[in-house]
Amino acid sequence: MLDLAILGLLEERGELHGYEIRRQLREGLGLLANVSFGSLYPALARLEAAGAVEATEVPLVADVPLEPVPPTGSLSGELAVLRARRRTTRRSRGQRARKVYRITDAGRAMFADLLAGSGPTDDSRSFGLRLAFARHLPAPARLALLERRRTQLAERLAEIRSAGSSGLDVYARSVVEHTADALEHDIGWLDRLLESEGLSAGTSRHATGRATAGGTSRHHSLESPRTP
Amino acid sequence: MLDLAILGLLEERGELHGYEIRRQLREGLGLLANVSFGSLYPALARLEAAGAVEATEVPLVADVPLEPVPPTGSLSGELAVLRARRRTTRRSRGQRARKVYRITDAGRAMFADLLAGSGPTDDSRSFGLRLAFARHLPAPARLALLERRRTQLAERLAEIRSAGSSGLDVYARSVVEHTADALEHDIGWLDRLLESEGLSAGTSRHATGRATAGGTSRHHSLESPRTP
DNA sequence: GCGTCGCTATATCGATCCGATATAGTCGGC
DNA sequence: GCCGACTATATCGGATCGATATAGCGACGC
Repeated sequence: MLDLAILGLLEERGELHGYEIRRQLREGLGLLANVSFGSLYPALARLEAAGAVEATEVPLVADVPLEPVPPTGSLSGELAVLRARRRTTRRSRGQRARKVYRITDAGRAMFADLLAGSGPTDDSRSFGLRLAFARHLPAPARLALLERRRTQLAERLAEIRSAGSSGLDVYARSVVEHTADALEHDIGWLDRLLESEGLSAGTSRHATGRATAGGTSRHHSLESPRTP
Repeated sequence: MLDLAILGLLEERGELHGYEIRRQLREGLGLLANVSFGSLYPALARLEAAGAVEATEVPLVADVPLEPVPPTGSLSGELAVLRARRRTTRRSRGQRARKVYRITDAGRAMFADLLAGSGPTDDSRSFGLRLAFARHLPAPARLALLERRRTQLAERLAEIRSAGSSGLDVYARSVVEHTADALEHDIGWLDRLLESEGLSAGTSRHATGRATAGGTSRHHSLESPRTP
């Protein structure tokens, strides 16, 4: 799951190092807010061992030494020059050596694989992740992803609704009801996405065999798992 | 986190066995929908080793042999009687021996501990869990839990909003925006809970030093982390 | 009869993920 | 000159997940 996130980021944004990957995961994607280093670095090592990414050590100072500092007699002055250079040549703030990673062809293949089904079926995090990279997916697979997710959520919702929140105290009931609300909200979102997918599908409809069937009625059947 | 769920369930519902605990977690609580046996059984073993719960093996037939089957000469007839008895005496469908667990005093202490702070600070699952058992919590702690959670969500929301969804394609943007929406929805829910907590606090207000301060203005400041 | 499917039930394994912690360099403030 | 904040990589133990094994029993079909 993390592998997918890392590969996708490297695919879209080019070269990145671990710390930066984490920031982009937190800020950019919203979900996956707390990927810890304890999972990120092992994941990078894993991917590197598998040949999906390549790493390059980037030392603090630029490899190319530029011009040598002209000896002025003042040691501290020469040091100052070096320091200033280090600051402007690349980075701006207190940093240290880093390892930048870039994706390989094998990595791109792995990315496509992960995006299209393998891995944890679909918890909300891995679904969000897949959807965020959905533009790298062919349209039918995109539809299938959305449909699959919708079915799952509808099932969960039905389960909760049928169990009923009777026999629970105020707090437990509030949790259950809010969970159900959130589920409905999510399903509505998926329906909107499905609709715009169906529209843009245009010429190639019937691609999944049902994508457009009953499409417009979705808004009226939040309760049932789409069996009118 | 699972420990909390198990102990809470045993505290409220009495004796339960592993399989049943899982069902109640799935159906009753909605969240925690997929606790796997791979985490449940180790958790139970853990809790038993720690003395927080006690287990009893419950064999297929009742320990008390009831009356012996009167010999009728027909072996198959006697077997049928035994089978019928097993069916009615306790269970109705194809089952096997189980281990029922009940909470101990040490377990109750541990439950109180887990409920009031220890463990993972607050992801949405463990928060939902704590709230579901909030009636076992003193009112001030309940308020503190809600306030803490609200702050966290507001911070996350601000982070996402400030990062902005520009530079993202349709899908990634949709994910980010939906995440933000869900966050707002959650915050609204917390505000409603906070309000009713504040009201029911009634006589003992100022308990946490702020619970009611600015309470009514919360509805108008979803965007900011409550700094008007 | 007999296989096999589905349900109840417990348990373990490997892989992954998280939270805490260690290490290390740089910068700014006091 | 020391301390805190920030950038950066890495590892460890424990919790969790998904898959799988085992096992008893009922129901269905053939």
